[in-house]
Amino acid sequence: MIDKLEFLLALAREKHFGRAAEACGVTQPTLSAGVKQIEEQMGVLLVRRGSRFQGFTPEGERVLDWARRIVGDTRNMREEINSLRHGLSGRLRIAAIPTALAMVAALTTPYRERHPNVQFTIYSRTSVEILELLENLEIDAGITYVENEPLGRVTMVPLYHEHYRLLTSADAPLGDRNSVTWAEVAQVPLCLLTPDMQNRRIIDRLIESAGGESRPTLESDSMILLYSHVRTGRWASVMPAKIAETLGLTDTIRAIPITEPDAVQTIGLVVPKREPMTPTTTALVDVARRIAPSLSD
Amino acid sequence: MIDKLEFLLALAREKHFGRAAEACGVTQPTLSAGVKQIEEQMGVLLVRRGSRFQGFTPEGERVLDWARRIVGDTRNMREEINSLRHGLSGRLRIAAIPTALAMVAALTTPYRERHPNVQFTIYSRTSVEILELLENLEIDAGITYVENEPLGRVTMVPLYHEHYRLLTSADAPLGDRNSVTWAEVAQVPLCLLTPDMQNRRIIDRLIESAGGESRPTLESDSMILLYSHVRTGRWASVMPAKIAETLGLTDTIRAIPITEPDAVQTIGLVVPKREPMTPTTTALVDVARRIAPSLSD
DNA sequence: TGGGTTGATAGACAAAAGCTATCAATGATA
DNA sequence: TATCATTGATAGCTTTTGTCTATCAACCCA
Repeated sequence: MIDKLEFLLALAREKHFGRAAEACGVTQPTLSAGVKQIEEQMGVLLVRRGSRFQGFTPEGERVLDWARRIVGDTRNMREEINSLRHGLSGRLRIAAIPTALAMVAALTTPYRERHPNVQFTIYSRTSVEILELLENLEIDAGITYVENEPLGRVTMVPLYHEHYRLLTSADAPLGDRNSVTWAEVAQVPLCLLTPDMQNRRIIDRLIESAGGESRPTLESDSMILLYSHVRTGRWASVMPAKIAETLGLTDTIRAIPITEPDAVQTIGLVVPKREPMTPTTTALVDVARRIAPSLSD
Repeated sequence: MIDKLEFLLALAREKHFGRAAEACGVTQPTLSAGVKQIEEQMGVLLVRRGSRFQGFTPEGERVLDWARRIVGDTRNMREEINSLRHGLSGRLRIAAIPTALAMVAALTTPYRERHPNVQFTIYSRTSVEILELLENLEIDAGITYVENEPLGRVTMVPLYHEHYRLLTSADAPLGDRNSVTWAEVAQVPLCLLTPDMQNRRIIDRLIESAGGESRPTLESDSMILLYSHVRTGRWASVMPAKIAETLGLTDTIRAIPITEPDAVQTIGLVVPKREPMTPTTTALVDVARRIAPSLSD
């Protein structure tokens, strides 16, 4: 029964019988039969078909909702019992927005000291993707903005406030300042993240509400690429303070605090709202709560 | 998998492999194999055995906890999908403490008007048994005291406050009064429920804190029996106002309010704390919330 | 109209889950 | 202490379920 529910979850993820089957490690006819069997048990069509996958019926969506819960609880049960035997172990899958990647180490390092047998997988994803992954049980926790997009059925632990820095060469315009305003930043040509990133949208909004217009000279979805451009001394960018500090400064590159406004976004840890959580996730929330004061400013 | 978890739940209920198997509609070897299979999957012994059932290991208790949740959610899913097709239907299993039995009709009657296809099964149980039944998914809701015993993972909707009445013949001692105190009641020989009922323990406590001693001349676990004795005009009893009103008074039998203190216990509806609830249970909670004001005083 | 894609169907085989019958261990009782 | 009843485990067999390969029909797009 639970395997069949997993079929359904895979189908919701992949939106394709063949790929869903592959994801479950079975053949397509097997998955089809499994889905059909649930439909027979429920007495309702769950999947809209018409020579190809066309989404779920309303009943299907409800079953999906339950299936996520039931499958999730089953996994959690397994993990909890495992932890009772071998201490905390297993793999913790975390997705973080790119601008928060630099601070993940602040979480994983103390975690690892306490629970050395837990392994980590860290994904870099957009805030929207993170919520999807959480929903689909593909990650155990996310690190993302906790204020803007409506968060679904998740618990959140605030970690720190994002402050922004203008990264620029010391001899460029504004390069000699100790702080700049968003109105001033709006005048400078910038390298920024692509607009599918929430960080970019936030910066755009800040620039616009300071009366400017966001027209970056270079866009990328990689912080590393942005930073490597800034390093040449010929480009400027706006980054959260945490990541600017982590990437490190050189003699010629300065990270100048941007004010008016100063701190804007809260970054936090989000985990599925489910009681009880897995031991590994519980431990992660504990660590997050513990380190949050030392990160805030 | 889910069937196996049901085996485990049955075993927890019955504390006996054979009976648990019967409850599940399988033979004893089948149930034994199922339990063993879960143990193998988990890699831990869950049941303590020694030529007979000796309870669960700590890991077993944890798995049981998860199993209750997973099995419960699975049933709820089925019921919800069923309701989407056929409107609200199925069977609602409710257990109530004996002193609250008379007011169950206040809940079931408006419920039935809205959802005529739902059938009811009502059990008369002690407050302790009600919590057990809820825990074991054997009932969907309980009606019991919501203040005294610690309630587990349940949601509660207060329904009304229990006021007490002295039921006695008009020509017996105190029979002419318009209200009596607990101190006075303590002087009268009474017919009361047996001490395994919480109602009896509450009355004992009230009598004792009024300086009296509870030594009923007749005990029974049946309200009907108590009432039939009072009807003879030769016995007296103490009952909650709601049930006294329902049983009806005669010319000779009076129900005299007992004061100091006046209202003592809150009776409420309790349902498993689980989100989302089944549609039938949700509807029951709705009805309870709606009728609660008209019951309170 | 033809090639490619997608999901359903048929038939064969393997795995599982169930049942009956029986056994071993324990505990109570004479 | 010998006997019997109870309880859960085990063995062997049958039925059911699950999965695979191969193939088909519908549809889409060119």
